[in-house]
Amino acid sequence: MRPTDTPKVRALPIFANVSDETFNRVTGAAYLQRFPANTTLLLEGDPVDFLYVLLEGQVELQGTWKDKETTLTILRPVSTFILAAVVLDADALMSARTLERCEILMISGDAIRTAMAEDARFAVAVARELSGCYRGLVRTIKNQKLRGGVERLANYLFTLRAKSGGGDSVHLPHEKRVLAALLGMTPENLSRAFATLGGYGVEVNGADVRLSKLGDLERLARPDPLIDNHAPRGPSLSAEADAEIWSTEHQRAGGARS
Amino acid sequence: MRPTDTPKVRALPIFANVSDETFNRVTGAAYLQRFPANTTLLLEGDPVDFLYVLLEGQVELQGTWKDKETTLTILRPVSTFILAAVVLDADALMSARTLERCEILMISGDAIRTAMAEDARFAVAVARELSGCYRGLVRTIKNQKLRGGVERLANYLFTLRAKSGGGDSVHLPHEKRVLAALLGMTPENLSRAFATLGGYGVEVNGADVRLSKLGDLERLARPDPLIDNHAPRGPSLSAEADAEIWSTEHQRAGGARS
DNA sequence: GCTCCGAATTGATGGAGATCAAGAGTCGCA
DNA sequence: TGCGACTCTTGATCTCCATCAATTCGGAGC
Repeated sequence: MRPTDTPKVRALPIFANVSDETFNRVTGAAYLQRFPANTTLLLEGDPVDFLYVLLEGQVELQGTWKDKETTLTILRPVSTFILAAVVLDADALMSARTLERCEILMISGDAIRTAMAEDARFAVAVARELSGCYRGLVRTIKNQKLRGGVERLANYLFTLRAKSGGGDSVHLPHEKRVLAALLGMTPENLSRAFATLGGYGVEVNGADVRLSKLGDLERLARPDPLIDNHAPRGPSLSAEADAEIWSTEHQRAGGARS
Repeated sequence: MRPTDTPKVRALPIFANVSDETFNRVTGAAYLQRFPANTTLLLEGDPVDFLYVLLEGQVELQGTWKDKETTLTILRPVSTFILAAVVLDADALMSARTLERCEILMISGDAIRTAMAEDARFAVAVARELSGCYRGLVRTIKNQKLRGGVERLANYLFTLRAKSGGGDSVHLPHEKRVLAALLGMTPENLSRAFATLGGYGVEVNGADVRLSKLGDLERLARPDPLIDNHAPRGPSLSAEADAEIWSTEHQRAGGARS
């Protein structure tokens, strides 16, 4: 690992509250790798030997069956992925593909498992991370099965807005076809969904989106803290440690809770 | 906890490899409760104070949004549920409702978290369980998004067959309307799906289903070990510790892997 | 036996989204 | 500057599934 990357990695939730000794032991056996865009890092069904830590770029996790393909999530830095497979030393259930040029830290799965067995604090941190990922998936399923395409898009826009600090305009972080896959629809229908949202004050200009009529849009979207992990959570927010909805990104409000 | 229940609970994966001392400490602070059918154990958004262990009966986990409702899974003994919320000491993302009279062991969440911090083996066991649950959800999403209703039903029948030892007839463990919710369709469409499968040798008689023409049915279903957690996994099966697809039931092939 | 109620089936219709096809804008590159 | 490849958009059609409605079936209770 490069010295400049160390602080980013050290700040990962899976190392929260973990001793320097364990941290150094685990990351000692790690490679920093660069990958070009559109590279398959890991294929569904492959054995998983490393925990991946995305430091730069974007990675898509997808599943396949009978020539059909579905996107489960799109990761952005700094995120870990396929932790569950590493913990169980099992085969990957989804494929991982770079969407752009990426910088990825690969940590030995053996090292992870060994460190968990020897350091309860690390094992707890891993369990907490897994819990966040699990809850992220629950949110994803609810989002998919309970909402229609237009509603998913509207809520996605609110999520973006919340992440970017809450102005009245947002910038789409992906190509539209990638966004469509992420939202579980075709590019064609994403276009139509944006057109529909025009009636709710959504003006699209390339990757820039203005949200006039926030009230109207919110009445349509009905964001829900039990699905969308961004909503105003009351003044005394108790630093929920859930992973993000749309990914396992680590942009937590607070640090570790004692 | 009743003495007769102890062995069942002790055999749970979250106690695999765990010392008697930790086991006793954790289960010491536990209540055994009975609930009638159709009781809400836990409502979406509620704080979660206990880890639930289903010893008898059936429990449905569901999510809601704007008068719509979706079933995430149906649990059967012996299963734990809402472990992720317990680990994070967070609010529940789904509701839990009994489908029949149930016997449930409730273990203090504080006790779980404390024991994890003090006993690495327990923390590892919890992490492994969470990993299995996570992978179960990944399977669920792939099943939902990649397959149509008829295909989901066909694969469900194969899963049932595998669990019951592989004869050419299976017994449906739920009412059809519950099964429909589990498979993510309406009761009407489940009926129609069964009718369609008639052409593939599926004969329904109440809750009993005969599968003549297994070959035809399998060609339609295309079961996949990366979605359906039952498929023949090669002779040297390495005791995958994944949770079941349709639930977090614990019917593992092997015990702990060293 | 009977009724009654809910579950299960079957049919008819509607809507959301996928697919197919064509056109319009954009970017990179020679 | 123009070509080519790409994304993005828009329109027409089709498929799957939900919904509404009408029976039929089966068991519980009297």
